[in-house]
Amino acid sequence: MATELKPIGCVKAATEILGDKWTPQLLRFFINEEVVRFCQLQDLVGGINPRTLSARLASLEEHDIITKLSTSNSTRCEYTLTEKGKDLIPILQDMQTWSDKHQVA
Amino acid sequence: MATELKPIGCVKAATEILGDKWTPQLLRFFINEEVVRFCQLQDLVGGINPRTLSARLASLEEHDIITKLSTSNSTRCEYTLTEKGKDLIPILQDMQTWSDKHQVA
DNA sequence: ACTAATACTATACATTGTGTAGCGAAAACC
DNA sequence: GGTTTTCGCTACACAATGTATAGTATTAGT
Repeated sequence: MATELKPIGCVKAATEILGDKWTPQLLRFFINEEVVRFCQLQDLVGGINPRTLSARLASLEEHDIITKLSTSNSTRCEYTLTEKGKDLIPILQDMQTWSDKHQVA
Repeated sequence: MATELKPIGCVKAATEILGDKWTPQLLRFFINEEVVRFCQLQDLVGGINPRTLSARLASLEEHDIITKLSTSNSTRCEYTLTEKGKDLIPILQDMQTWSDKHQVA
């Protein structure tokens, strides 16, 4: 059917990242912390499966949202937001505001 | 392990809605349009399965984000944003801004 | 009356996420 | 310096979720 809805901006790119389960919860912790570690995220975001966390971090790295700092070696690796990732913070803050206002969960 | 990360606001509630696949894309069309219909969304958000669309609309209605206007009957039904749903618009706009800036897709 | 559109539902299948366990390497403890 | 713990994952079998395609009842238009 033909409609008049005018295409404006697209949310798709943001959705492809923030739409993955757990990803906004994970990114939230980067707002306050410079660097975050695997097990921190695992503990703080209760219930995430390590395989899923691993996949999320890999995807975020691939999308240039976070950087993996291979500081010294493999057993203490840290993740930090890129500039592109930092640009997501306003969205996350708006999500917080909304969630606080309409406390659903 | 014990960490010092301070819990701040929570994004979870917003995530539970915007984290579902297709939902932000669907809601985007409500920014410009007062009411939207099933098949409009189906056409505009290319590729969504009607079963999934049906599930999303039901979920959004359940979360009081949209209202189903049973105008006359069953074969022309319209959906419109609630106040709670309208509060999501800033998030969607931020998502657009981010997507436009970092055109990923 | 006939054709097409609307708002879905049904079925079988593909993809994605989960619980639990485990592994090799390094670090902490003693 | 040997043992224990922690860390950052991976593996497996299973559950949940999403998809392609087809179909249905109702209604709108001609």
